[in-house]
Amino acid sequence: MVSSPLGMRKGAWTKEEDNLLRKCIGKYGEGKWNLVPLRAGLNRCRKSCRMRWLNYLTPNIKRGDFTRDEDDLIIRLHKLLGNRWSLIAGRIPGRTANDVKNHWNTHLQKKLVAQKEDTDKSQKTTKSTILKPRPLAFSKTMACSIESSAFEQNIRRNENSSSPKVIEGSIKWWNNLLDTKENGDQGTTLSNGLSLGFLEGGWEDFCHDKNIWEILEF
DNA sequence: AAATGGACCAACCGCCTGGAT
DNA sequence: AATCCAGGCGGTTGGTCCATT
Repeated sequence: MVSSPLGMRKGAWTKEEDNLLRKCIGKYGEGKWNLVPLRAGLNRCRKSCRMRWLNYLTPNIKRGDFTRDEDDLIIRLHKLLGNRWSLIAGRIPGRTANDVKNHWNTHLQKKLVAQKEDTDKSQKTTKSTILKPRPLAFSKTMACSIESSAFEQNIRRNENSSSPKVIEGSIKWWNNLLDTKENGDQGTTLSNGLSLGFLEGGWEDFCHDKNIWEILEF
């Protein structure tokens, strides 16, 4: 077992340490991580305790393989949010940010690369339209509505404070991102030309789900 | 049976943010 | 306004397992 310069334990957690941490969180609740090592009687740093709790000991954490639906959701959320793993994980019940990040790095990234290669091959014979959504930063004042048309109105309402080109780009980018009909309900096309399938309900359900707007911090 | 390499995942590290002082 | 500190996050590392040679 390795120790830090301050004499803190590092490396894999033992069952005894897990139990001590569980007891401590059970008694005092989450938070005040600086007090946890002392309260629990653990020779671990606050960050290590927090990480262990959030990624492993929290009740209802789902273990085992990711389902196809989960993969699909991660891919789409990653398209929306980028490497915001905590936000993505917040959308997938029972999965932690670390789980999602690891899964992305070890499985999904490869999967997408393989799919892209297939797509590139097929594109040599058939030409298809590629959407190129531009990454744009949304301000909190830009939108607060669930409906995408209302979203557009909200953008327009703020157009005095932004350049018209940026506004137009925002709307097109957003609409492209959310349009389930464009490809005949076959899914959406990523900027790299990769087509993605939809879960039941597609973007429609996804966009009408209130939580996504909370995630996006509108 | 031993060595090697790749895949996977738990854990660590460093940085950023926001609240308190 | 400046500083400090805890909490939180994403990138990276290192250990373990398993398949292959």
